Amino acid sequence: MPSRSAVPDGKRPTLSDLAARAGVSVPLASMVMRGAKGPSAASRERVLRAAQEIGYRPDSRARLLRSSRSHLVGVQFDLRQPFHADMVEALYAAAGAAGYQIALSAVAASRSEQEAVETLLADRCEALILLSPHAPAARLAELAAQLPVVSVARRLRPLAEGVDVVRAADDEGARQAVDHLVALGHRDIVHIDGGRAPGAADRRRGYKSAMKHHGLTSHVRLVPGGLTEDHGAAAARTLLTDSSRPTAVLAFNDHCAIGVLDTFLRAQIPVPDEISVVGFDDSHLARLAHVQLTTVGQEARQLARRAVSRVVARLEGGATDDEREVVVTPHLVIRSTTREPCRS
Amino acid sequence: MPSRSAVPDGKRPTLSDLAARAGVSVPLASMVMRGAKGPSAASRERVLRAAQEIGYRPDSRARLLRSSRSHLVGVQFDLRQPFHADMVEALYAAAGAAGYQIALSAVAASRSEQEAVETLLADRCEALILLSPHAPAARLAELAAQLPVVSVARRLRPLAEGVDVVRAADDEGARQAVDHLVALGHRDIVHIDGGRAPGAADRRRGYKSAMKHHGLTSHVRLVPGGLTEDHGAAAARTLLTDSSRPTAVLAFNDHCAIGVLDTFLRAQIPVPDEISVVGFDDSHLARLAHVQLTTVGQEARQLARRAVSRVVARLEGGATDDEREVVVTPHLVIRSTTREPCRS
DNA sequence: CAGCGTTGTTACAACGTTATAAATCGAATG
DNA sequence: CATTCGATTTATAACGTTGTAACAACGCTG
Repeated sequence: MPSRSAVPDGKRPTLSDLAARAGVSVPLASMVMRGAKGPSAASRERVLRAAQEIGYRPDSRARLLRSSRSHLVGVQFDLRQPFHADMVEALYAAAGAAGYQIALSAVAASRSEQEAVETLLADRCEALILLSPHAPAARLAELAAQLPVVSVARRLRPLAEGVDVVRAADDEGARQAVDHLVALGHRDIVHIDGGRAPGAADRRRGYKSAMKHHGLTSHVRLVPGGLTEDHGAAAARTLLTDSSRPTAVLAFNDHCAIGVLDTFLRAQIPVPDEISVVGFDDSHLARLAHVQLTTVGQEARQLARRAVSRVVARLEGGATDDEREVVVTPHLVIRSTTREPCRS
Repeated sequence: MPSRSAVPDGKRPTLSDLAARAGVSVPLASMVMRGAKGPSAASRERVLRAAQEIGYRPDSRARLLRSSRSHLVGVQFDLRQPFHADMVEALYAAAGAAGYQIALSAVAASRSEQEAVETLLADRCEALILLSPHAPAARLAELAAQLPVVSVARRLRPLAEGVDVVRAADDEGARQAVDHLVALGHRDIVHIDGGRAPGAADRRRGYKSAMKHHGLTSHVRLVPGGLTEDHGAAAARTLLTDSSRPTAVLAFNDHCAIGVLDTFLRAQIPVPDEISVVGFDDSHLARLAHVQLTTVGQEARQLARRAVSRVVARLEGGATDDEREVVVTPHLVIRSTTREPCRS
């Protein structure tokens, strides 16, 4: 059995081990380790060297236990949604910059939102950031009675008491996509929607109003879709059997768009030559070299920053009620799946 | 400002609030909350009701701080790899069943393995499960000197002192794929490899030896690939420009296979009619209705279970050295991208 | 009814850290 | 030389929980 640390008894070294080694008191060692001002340069160096030698590492639990503030923000995300991966990454950065740590809790087929939230609460998070939560609004309000809660990408109407919302302007995103397609000369633009998924209603609305704005109300056409490749593929197959095929498709999200692309490919309908396709999210899928999907960017960075700053405002008392709902403007990323229609 | 809890001062309720409310002592309340045997049914009920009333929730940090055992296993995973998502989900289940909790720490473009591990250590995990770690073996050995470390899917040769390995039999998986293709009548089977990615060398070896076993040594052909769709697409393009096109392709993983499929589709080469494609991992990508990729299943459940039981054995003293490397046998999942070659 | 084991409950100390206040020290002041 | 000051260091007490050991109350045996 190999020795597991530089301290004799095999335990993980503690502050008092460190202090003993450096020949100083425990509080002084603590001050050095957390970079507080006070210790002299000499002590500082001595302690740091000792820390190096015995492999000391602060115990964040004890640390958090002691200080009433935990500076810990819980993040609930869905393992199956690539967009959440982008968000989590951005959240690490945003929280770090604001001096907060993140505790992750995943939702998956075999792990409910309920469980995910329970563990975050047990971990003593000061606030929760929930990525597209599905929990009923009442449940969110109940949580918000205990601690600040931010719902990302899920709109709440009416705003549940105490729950903040940070989301992209989905309607505006859809509008931009339609504008782009119309500018290229398209008129027969179909929207494959997301059903009851968060954001789907807004995207539908944005699509419709943009079409109307361009005088294309009679060309509005919605096809039921969903969040996955399979939904997109199914919707695309519906379009194929149609007599009047559209010249452009706006899909609910990138996944869905990929399903559409794939189906068209199989049917030997060249994209974008015969039909243009636009996605939504700008997930890494869209950026793949062989896909190069034109899509509406959700600005994960921005969303993450706003969510964190909202949380910080709540926790540190700078929260104002006019920011209960933060809406970030998305922007269209034009790649290679859109161009002017061939038979215009 | 709404009240945030049922306790007057607005703080989160503690065990002593609970005890006061229930009219019992703090230790008794503690025993009830953690389900220890001892308290009478009456006390139990009284405490539980009080907990309900004031919304008490145990503070896991204080809990862990007190008990020397933390029953916490740190898991490092990569947000960008879908296979890791499957593993994380399976790990939640496996750890829960063994009475352990999981702390997640993500790796991403802007977050290094180093950072991920640092936070897990600070959180006082008792052991680490690292999903395909890229850190040098020396670094892993260094970690293993502090606590049990399991490397999942990344083989270590020679076994680093104290680091356990749990992985799929990549060579065996590749062999199964080749056997399947040969049984269908294929001879010109190309392997698009994963370069230096974990497992790539084994898969290459398995491919080669299986080909040899079938007397197809002269048909062995390796094309440099990688882990992403783009790698697969690039490799497929190489194949297309070739004079002698293979009748089957074994890709390094599902992502790569999807890139291959896509490229063939664009080139109007029907799969599986003209060419068969096999992936690796059986990630959810492979299961998509419009993909239906034949692939080698990695058995995330199994891997997770074995990783956790390995960790538990180490922590609870049942570890034997003959299990330093656990190899799980993968199995081929036959879907719709393979069939007999057309010109056999 | 003394002695005993059971059952339920409690007091106390500890986990590793940090906030607070108090102590030490040399130097500079009056 | 006593005093005050700033800079550094230290003692002490918490944070919320749990393990240990001690304690009370009870019915039982002999």
